[in-house]
Amino acid sequence: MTTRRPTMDDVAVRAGVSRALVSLVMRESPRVSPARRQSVLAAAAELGYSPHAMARALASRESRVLGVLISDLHNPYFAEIVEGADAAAREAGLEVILGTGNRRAAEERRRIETLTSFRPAGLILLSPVVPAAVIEQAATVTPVVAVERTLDAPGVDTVNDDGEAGAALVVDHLVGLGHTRVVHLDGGRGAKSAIRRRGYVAAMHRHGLPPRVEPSEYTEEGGAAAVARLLAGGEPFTALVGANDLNAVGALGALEEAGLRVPADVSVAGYDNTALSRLLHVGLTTVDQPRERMGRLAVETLLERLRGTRTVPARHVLHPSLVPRRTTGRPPAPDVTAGR
Amino acid sequence: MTTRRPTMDDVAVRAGVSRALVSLVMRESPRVSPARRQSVLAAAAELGYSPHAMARALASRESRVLGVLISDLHNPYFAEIVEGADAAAREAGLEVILGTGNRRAAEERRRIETLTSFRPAGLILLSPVVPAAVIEQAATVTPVVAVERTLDAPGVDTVNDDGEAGAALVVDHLVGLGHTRVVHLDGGRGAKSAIRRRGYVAAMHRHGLPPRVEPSEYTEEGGAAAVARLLAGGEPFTALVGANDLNAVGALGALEEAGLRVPADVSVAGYDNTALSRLLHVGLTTVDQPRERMGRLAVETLLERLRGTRTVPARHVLHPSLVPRRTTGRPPAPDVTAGR
DNA sequence: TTGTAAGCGTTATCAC
DNA sequence: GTGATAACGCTTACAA
Repeated sequence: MTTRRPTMDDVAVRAGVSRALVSLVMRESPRVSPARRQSVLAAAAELGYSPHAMARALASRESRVLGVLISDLHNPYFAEIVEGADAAAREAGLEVILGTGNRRAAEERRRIETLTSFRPAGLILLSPVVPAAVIEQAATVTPVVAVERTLDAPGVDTVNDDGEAGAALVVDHLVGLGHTRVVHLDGGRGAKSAIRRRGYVAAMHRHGLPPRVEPSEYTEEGGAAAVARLLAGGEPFTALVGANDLNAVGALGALEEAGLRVPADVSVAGYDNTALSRLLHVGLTTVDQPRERMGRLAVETLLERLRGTRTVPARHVLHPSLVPRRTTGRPPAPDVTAGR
Repeated sequence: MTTRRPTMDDVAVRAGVSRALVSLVMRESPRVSPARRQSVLAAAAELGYSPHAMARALASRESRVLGVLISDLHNPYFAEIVEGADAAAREAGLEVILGTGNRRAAEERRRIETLTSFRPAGLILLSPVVPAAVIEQAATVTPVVAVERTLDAPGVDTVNDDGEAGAALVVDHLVGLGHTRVVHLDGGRGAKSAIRRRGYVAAMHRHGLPPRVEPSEYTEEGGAAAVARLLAGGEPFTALVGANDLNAVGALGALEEAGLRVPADVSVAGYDNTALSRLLHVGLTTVDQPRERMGRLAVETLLERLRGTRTVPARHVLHPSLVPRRTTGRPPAPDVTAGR
């Protein structure tokens, strides 16, 4: 079945031309006579020839491939970033190859090596978990753009969403609805959680309201547990800012179980605008990052490096937007404690 | 930043040996003196040398890479299959590179070409949407295993889960609980839907019960709409077999909205055991496919072809298992219509 | 417009 | 053990 594949020489012989001419035809050079072009194409078709990407890269000493590392295939979050990157890459004539390390540093490191061993034109790392040193190392070999990971390495460009602004968006939304007792469920050791917490705290201060952070996790269980603790503590609150959508859904479940209505009694917001938040019977108010644009931007940033248009590190920060749905509304009663 | 990368020659010069020796060291050949090996390794480290995968593949005329096409990055379903394939590939000394076509035939076709242009040792296609001819064509060039896609091409191996058995599992479970009025929400044009429907119908017949298929879709909205129609029709039913988890969740929502309790009034089951079904406040009874094993099996199947151990097409069919959760239970009242 | 020949960075086959 | 030298399949000046 898998016999020897035809090479350019085979095509050349069959078409009765030189290999160089076949090469020109394959690369769609305009300076080939239509007649020759036809016969070469015909010969190629008959033989089932298709160019050998590796040999091509080797000979031309330039790569047409873009390596993209997805930290976690389980997270559909990255799919849209890849789509954006994919589209931009195609427009630039680059082919994307993907790798994944399942959010494990050792595997991810191996994948980065695999990807770079193909001598790609560049590397885009989506939310990588490897130490900064590994990324910097890769950057000495090929342009690297880190997406959704802050990094101050001078050789590495970054594209991030503004998690601080996103958290503020939620707080503003809730305060605008009349809430004053807004609790933030913290994401713990997650990379983004510190930033989101900071945004929450700053926004609360800006509104002259006391911030209240309850430790939690980026999981459903974490959200549920945090709400259980809050309820047990007897502390009053009318709105919850979840660490992410999953966490917020956990909170939702715990509130329901406690007999509280959302948003009549308590408003809940998430973060990430995942498919989960969009579910009809969830309808979670959340924050959306411009994911596709982030993917495109990552490629564009890479191209600038490739073209030498820019040599200083790029630090792109994109603005998220609020997606109001059904889990947020006015607080249950006029809150007279405000301003005290 | 991106200066010329050191080559084997550079390392050889620095270590004061021939290029061939460096090659041997890089490939961990045992017939190199420890002293030489050390100096070569040292030189390589100092230079930051790492082998050029493409040149290597070209020269050795054998590929160490395995191309994996993921039809849809949005679907975490594939993540586990990839993990299984990944692990098996690593054990076999293969590197995995991924491609995705976003479930669009044209893109997918391009990706298959990209992947094959790297002359991989083999190709694994996860639920591909391209026409069979494209897959068969690829198979003339490199061994191909199609996963989650039935195909009778002699050159292509397949790995599938037994959707018929899976649907039967659900029916058996429900009938075992005492249900007799079990309705199947059909997945429409989805590849797997015909098989699941067949399994449902066969199982119902086996139990001497009348099958009832309501057209629907692999979406939440589809599930909700189907239930709305069913309810409006006034037809009695006590259990619903969803086309997939998303569809079942839609059904869940519509039932709740109609004031029906799950599973007290109606039992609902899904299919796929997605993260969604595992959510605490969903707790959907569903069917799980051995995804990781499917990934491993795909690689093993490929290896058989590579080693020439097998030349006839493999048709692996794996058995799914039932995951009972909270959305299924006994029917509301002893159903006296049974056996009539 | 087409052909010739010299690489590209490896591996592999031999002699030494 | 070690080191020339010829592939591998292609691109790319440079000639013709």
